[in-house]
Amino acid sequence: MPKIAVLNVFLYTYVMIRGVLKKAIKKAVTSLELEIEDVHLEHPAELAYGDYSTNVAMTLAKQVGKNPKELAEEIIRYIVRNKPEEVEKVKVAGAGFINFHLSQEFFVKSIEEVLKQDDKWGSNNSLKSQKTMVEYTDPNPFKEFHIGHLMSNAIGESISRIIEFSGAKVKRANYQGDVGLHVAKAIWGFQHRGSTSVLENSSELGKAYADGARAYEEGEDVKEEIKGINKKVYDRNDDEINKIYDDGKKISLEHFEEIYKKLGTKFDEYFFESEAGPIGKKLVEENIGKVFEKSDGAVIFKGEKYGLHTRVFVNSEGLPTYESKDLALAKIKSERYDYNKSIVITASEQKEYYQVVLAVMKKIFPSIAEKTKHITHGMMRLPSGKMSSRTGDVITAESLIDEVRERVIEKMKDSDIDNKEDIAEEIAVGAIKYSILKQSVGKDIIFNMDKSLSFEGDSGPYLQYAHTRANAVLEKAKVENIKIQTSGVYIIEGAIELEKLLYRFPEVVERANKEYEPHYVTTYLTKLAGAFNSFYAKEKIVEKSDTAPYKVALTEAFANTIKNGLWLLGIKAPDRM
RNA sequence: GCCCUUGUAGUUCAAUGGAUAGAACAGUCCCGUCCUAAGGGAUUGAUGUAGGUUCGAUUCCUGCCAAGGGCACCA
Repeated sequence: MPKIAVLNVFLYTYVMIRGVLKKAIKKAVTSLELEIEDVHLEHPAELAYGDYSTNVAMTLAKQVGKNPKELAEEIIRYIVRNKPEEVEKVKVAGAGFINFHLSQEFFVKSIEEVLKQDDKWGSNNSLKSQKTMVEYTDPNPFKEFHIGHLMSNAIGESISRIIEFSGAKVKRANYQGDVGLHVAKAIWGFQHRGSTSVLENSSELGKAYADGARAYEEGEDVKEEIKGINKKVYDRNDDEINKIYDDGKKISLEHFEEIYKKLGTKFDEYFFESEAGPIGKKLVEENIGKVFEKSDGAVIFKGEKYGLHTRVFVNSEGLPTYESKDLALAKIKSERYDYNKSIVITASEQKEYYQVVLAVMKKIFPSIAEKTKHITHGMMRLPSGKMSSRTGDVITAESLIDEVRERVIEKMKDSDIDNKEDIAEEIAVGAIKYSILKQSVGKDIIFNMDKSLSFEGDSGPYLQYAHTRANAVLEKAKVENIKIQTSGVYIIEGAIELEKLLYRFPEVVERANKEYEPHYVTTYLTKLAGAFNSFYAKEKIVEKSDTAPYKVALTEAFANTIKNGLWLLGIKAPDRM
């Protein structure tokens, strides 16, 4: 992982090319005695339109009753008087856009910066000295770790890294449901399977849960029986149940750790519903009459008063529900880590539920509520519909990784690299994570084994492959003793797009951080890798020529950028594949 | 019924209110003496629907249609 250190100030002045342009535009506008709040700057879709573009002339034209193109010309005249050195030319285009073309010197200088900043390239300081806790993955012991958890993990891990790269200290948190009805269902199912020991294998647990869940729906007697088990788990007063419970929990958690290792997540803090339960119950009881009220033997929060749902916090059995546990969790978290911000990542089906929890939190712990941000991601669904561990209609994370890895190994059959198995797993996990992180966080993914996972084009392996190619070029340059050089200014036909994309990386990271959207990084990297692959196809990089040292420098800048970018996505960048 | 999401090529996804709506996969056609062809190049093809706001709408607003999610003792 790149070391996050305090970056020195001059690096920042570099990143601020955007700021330089905005300032120049604003100054020009002010000189014309016009006013503008925020200068909108964007990268035109077409490289031919330049590197940055602003629409100020069009937005201001109406105010002053001028033709936008003429106004743009006037603004440009002022900009040109004090033209920033990074700018080569400024032109009017289209309906009145002002397009900035940056100089070749700027691009060369930005390559130097990429190399100089090395593993810090792309990072920023916007969250300096902030402490953030990010909760994600949240699987439940006694249930399967399925591809929905994989989704939460991929997104949570990437958001954590993006936040870290923006200067914050991040604690990764995992909240696991080790008590509650689902556990009782699994225990009931286990007892009725005739299995003697949970320790034999953990796959029994998933099936046991499915059995219990089905029986719970089907018969009133079983329902009561399972509720009884639930109470016993909570009270810990039955030796047989305690044994199944303790072994089952242990096995589940060990299994989860294996998966986290494969996925590249290392949690700092673990929280359990069993610890949140009693605290939640107490919190609710202390606030009956103030926040909560009794209804049909349960303690509820009347969310309807606030346009939300009414929900049960302590059920009529006297047991705390998920709602009160989540409330307690917020308190426990804040006691364990003095954070400025707490981010909770769950599937979108919990969106309205969590709003109720937040509404309660606002009343009981207003300062915590203010620091809490709930991010919901879409659901991973199967072509057949919603995945359900109750019916056993699930794809486990492990089986998915295994299957994809087998396909990768098949593709690598002619390869002669040493640690094929490990690399295959890195590629498999990369492919899976990419398919999750390539789209915006809130959207559902209809998961189809054949269609969702690609090794070509818009895919994780495409990025990894581009990185290994660059790596191979650098190896060769080393062997042929070609030293990196950025002192001359060369126009390399096949490198223009690459040059024009590399310097944008820090902007992309900033935006991904601001909006909690890793897919900006994904999209950018894919475009960047495409530019590199074109460059690679058009230009011979390692050769005996004047431009070779610069082309090698470009290659290294690319390798460095994609390496840092893949890290942000939580995808490994193998040297060979 | 009420509330929340989402509707973009055949498919999976992009697009900060801007310029000719980008990619990838699939289809058709090229590229192998050369640093890894998991690659490069060319080509066919899309904004659910009806209005509104705006100099400009895939993006904002409203209606309709469609899909998904949520709505008291599950998590």
